[in-house]
Amino acid sequence: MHNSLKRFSFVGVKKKKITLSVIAEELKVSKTLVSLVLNGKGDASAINKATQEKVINKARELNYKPNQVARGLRMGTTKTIGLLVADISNPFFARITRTIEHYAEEEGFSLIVCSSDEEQEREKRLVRMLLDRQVDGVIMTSTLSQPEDLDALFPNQFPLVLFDRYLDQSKKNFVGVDNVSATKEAVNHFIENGHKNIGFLTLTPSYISTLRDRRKGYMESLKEHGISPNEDYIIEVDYNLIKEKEYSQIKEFVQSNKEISAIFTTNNHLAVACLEALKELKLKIPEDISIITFDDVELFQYTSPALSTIAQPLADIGQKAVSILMDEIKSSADIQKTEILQTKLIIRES
Amino acid sequence: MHNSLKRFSFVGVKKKKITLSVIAEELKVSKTLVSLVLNGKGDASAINKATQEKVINKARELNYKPNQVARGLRMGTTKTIGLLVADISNPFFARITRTIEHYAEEEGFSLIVCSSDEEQEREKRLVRMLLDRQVDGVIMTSTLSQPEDLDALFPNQFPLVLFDRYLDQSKKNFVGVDNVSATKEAVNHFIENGHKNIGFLTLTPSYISTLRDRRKGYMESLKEHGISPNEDYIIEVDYNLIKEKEYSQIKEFVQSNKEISAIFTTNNHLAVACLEALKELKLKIPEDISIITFDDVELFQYTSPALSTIAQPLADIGQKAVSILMDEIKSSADIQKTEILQTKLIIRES
DNA sequence: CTGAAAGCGCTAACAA
DNA sequence: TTGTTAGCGCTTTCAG
Repeated sequence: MHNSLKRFSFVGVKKKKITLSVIAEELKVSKTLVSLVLNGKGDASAINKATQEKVINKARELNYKPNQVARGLRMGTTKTIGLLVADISNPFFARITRTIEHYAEEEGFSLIVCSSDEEQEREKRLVRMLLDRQVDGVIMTSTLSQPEDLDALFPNQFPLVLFDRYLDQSKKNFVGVDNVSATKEAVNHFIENGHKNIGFLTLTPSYISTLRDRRKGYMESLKEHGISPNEDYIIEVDYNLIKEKEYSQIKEFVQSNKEISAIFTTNNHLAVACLEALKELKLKIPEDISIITFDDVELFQYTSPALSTIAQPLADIGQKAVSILMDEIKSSADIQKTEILQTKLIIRES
Repeated sequence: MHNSLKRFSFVGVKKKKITLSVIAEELKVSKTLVSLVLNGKGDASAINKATQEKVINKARELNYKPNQVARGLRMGTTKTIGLLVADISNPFFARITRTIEHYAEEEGFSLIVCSSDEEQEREKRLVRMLLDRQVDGVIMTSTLSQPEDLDALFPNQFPLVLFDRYLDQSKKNFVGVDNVSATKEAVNHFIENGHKNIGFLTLTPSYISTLRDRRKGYMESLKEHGISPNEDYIIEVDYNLIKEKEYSQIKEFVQSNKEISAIFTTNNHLAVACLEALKELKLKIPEDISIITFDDVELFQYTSPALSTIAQPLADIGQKAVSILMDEIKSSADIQKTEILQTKLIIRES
């Protein structure tokens, strides 16, 4: 029974793991006492100042580190939030991650980060993994199409905040921007500058809300200016092709629609792809074709020419996402908040 | 004693948490059995095929998810690795993170990601946090200067892989590139193209191995070409100033050393800063000043002009880092590996 | 072939 | 003012 005696064997003494009980034993007090003191509940529990000091000193002396896994199991909370983005190597997500990390840290939370690669099955798998790991909440860009699929993934009331994209009718917290009007503003700008034949370069899967809303903004702008939309001017390319730098589709698009004088691209990767495609075709920007893209990346100011962009308020998005999530985690009430933040159209040389 | 009866109370039935015991109870078998079967040890323990199926079906029916925190506590392993980078929003680190995520996932590991912001105290705090969370290993870019400081942070034999930078005399696993010869190659290129007065733009703190080695490579190249180094041609700027886009120091540097015809910058942020500074000074690249920078970022191909860079093999770095870490975690032997990978000098228009 | 029981390290009622 | 006890959910000897 008293196998604690084994600890004194002199053969192969590995550095003993410092736990609450070790401190308790050495001080001949109970684990409870130690736990209370070390969690700052010493005064609340009216424990002797002297005893408290003893405990604190001993803990420091032994360099005691509470095991957060044990605590997590006991308390049912891990102080961890799952962050699921489409692709952490995309500067847009990388920068948001940084701000989310910042605000989460203020609340004592860490981040388990993962990338869905825009694959639904992968996303589901990752969410399950996060849940198995007992994260206290999830912040994510979902690539799912059906709200039911998303709902099925999480227990009821699970603290969750979507950002960037939302699912229709899905009653989840969301923070993002008004993609329709942001795009509209950009396309308006094209039209006001005399462009009539405006291309729209976007990605599949097209049900993703950001992509769909941007497309909607494009259509609305055209209509409001009495320009009848031409389906040929819209091109959808596959996310994977772009990642693999396969731009032939874009080149063909440009070549078979020579009357197009401006192109709107729905994200930073597409803008780069477009840059490359036009370069290979020896077309000049903006002389031959103008470009405005969604998502501002620092280097777009220095590309040739500097790209006009729609900038999202990354810091605000991260901050809101964390703050909503924290409210949910703390109150466990069903908050259901939606935050729509302001974008900024930045006109440069393209 | 039989408080399990409470579970059948009809008041306020919250969805019961599905644990091993729930399955065991419903099936009237022991937790052991369930655990064994669900962990694929059913055959090894010679458990009835029929019983196994019963268990598996029931688990599926109840949608059982093993609690990884509990398992972690019991097994002393969390299947989590801590990834500590200087700044996740830096494309260099973001892309490496993606590859590390990829390889870690293959091994069933998740990543807790955090950014040190190049601050030593912050880094220490984050490492302690990771350790408290019982990560099974750490992959990091340390911003510490003293190997003892690093050693003090970790228990003996703790699975750790440094990447990008190493600490002198620190006997830790390391994966990175040969910064001396990579930089030398770049500076050689400058010299072979007729440049004599070559600036070197770097960051503080200068003890960081990558920065120091790049500087060394710069000096060596000059010496081997019989050019006596001029201290004035070396400028160190503060990481925080760069982050805050404060480039006046760089501009002053350029203006007070007008004979400089080429500048080597030690990372991608500095290259951007340099781009901006030169732009503000209305200096042309490469006519007035040539640039080569460490770290290739996709968009550098499209800047004006396209930047010449030294590209690091990001995928390989991530892959090696994970594989070394896994070896350490699995074998718990002291491996002490160093992997130096090949860089590639990419000459573009700058 | 299956189960009882111990215990990972911690917290929280409830006693004393 | 302090200690006892009972788990959180899981895995793993060790006995049947």
